[in-house]
Amino acid sequence: MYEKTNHLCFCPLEGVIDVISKKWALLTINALGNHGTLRFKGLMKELDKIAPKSLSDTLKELQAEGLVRRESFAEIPPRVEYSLTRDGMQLRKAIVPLLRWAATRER
Amino acid sequence: MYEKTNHLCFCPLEGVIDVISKKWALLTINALGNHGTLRFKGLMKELDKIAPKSLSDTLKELQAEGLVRRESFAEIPPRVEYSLTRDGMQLRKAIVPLLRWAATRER
DNA sequence: CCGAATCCTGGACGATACTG
DNA sequence: CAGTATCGTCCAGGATTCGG
Repeated sequence: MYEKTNHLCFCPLEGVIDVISKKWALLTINALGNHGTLRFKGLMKELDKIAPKSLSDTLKELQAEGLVRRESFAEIPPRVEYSLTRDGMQLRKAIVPLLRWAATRER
Repeated sequence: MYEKTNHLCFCPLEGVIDVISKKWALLTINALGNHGTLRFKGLMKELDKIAPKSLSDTLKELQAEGLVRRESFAEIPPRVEYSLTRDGMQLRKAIVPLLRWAATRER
């Protein structure tokens, strides 16, 4: 159906689009990629004025997709750390060109 | 605010996110990149079961962003051709790694 | 016949308050 | 500190219909 010369079959994108097209997904991935590990509050700071619920939702979806790992420590006060999985890091690498392109757009 | 070593400041993304996070934007960019020039109906075929309105909206936004060029010919029957601008082509290049990553996800 | 406008609904997103 | 509960808003996106 699709030629396979220089063309990219985007069929597999179907499922992934729904992930990366979420408003905060790429930002979150990038933030975690930059810092390696972040706590909930840390992410709140990085993602300017994101609502707790939005962050919570985003993290849950990214976990479900196997892109983000969550580690919670049974301490007082509680501590939860988020980081990228191997898949997540690959995605992060894949979006670097996109980030660079965006950075040069000046808009 | 952000270190500039290996980190990527995602501030510029703000505006761009709104573009690429539209469900069909990247697919459309990619389809046009693959074919060079496509008509409305051609895009409809490429983008599996997209609603006409969704495509219309997407194309308008991409035009407004200067990523897609629209040429209409005063013929009978009417013909309208869409293609990528130079900016659009650069974006297309920037998302290739993302598409490849998506393609390997098998999900 | 091809391209686009209208109408409507679901879900993403946000604000705030609250709990373990 | 790390979220959840709840409510409300808004718009992307799908089905249908219109215009040239």
